[in-house]
Amino acid sequence: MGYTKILAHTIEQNELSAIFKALAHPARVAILQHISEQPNCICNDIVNDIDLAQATISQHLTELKKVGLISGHQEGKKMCYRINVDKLYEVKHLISTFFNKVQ
Amino acid sequence: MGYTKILAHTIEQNELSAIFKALAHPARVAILQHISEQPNCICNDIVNDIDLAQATISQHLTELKKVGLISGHQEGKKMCYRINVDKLYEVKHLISTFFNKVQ
DNA sequence: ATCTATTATTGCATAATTGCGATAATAAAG
DNA sequence: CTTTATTATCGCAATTATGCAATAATAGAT
Repeated sequence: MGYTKILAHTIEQNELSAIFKALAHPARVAILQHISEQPNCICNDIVNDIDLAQATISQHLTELKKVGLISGHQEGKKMCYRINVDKLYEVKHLISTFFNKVQ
Repeated sequence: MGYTKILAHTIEQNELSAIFKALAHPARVAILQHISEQPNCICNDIVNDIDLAQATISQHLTELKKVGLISGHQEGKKMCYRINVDKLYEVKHLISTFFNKVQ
């Protein structure tokens, strides 16, 4: 095979695991922490902070944007990134509910 | 490349992302929920619940055991699985701290 | 119009993940 | 000892993830 059998699970299980997957890489954890500490930072700020190529950081940023945990807005030739607080709150609640049920 | 550049990140970032990775599959989410609802269940119980082959379920169980979220103890020819409550509490705290800092 | 800064995308190689059939391993039952 | 039940492991194929160099795309500056 090679692909995840999505149909073997519920929508909730697939959605929750998709969130976990977005956080399942140290670079993405580090990027979230960086953006949190330097709101409206740009890609190069993160590149200077983490020992990964610009292309790689950009790809991780794209993944975090895809799940909605961060958002970017253009400012001149810079793309400024910030935490999507609403989404983060939602995710926090989802995960917290999961852990409380599994207890 | 193909492998994660662990040395580009802190131990904490690597450990946290490893936990997320263990949860980054719908089958593993489903398995945790199943074990939670049926404590001391066996592998075949889960196989009857989730549309995946026995070998696949066994592999996911092994991964969950590896990060310590579940534990198994032999009972005759059956291996009974249960949630590792202490580890779950620790993980819950780690994740909660992460989200509160990133806020 | 050209240059510069910044970021995204493409193409590629390598590695990890996912899933399953087949088989091995283990323990109890007959 | 043989059979049965249960689970783990191996070997394989397919898919996805990771990382980077090179390049394209974009917007402002000169």
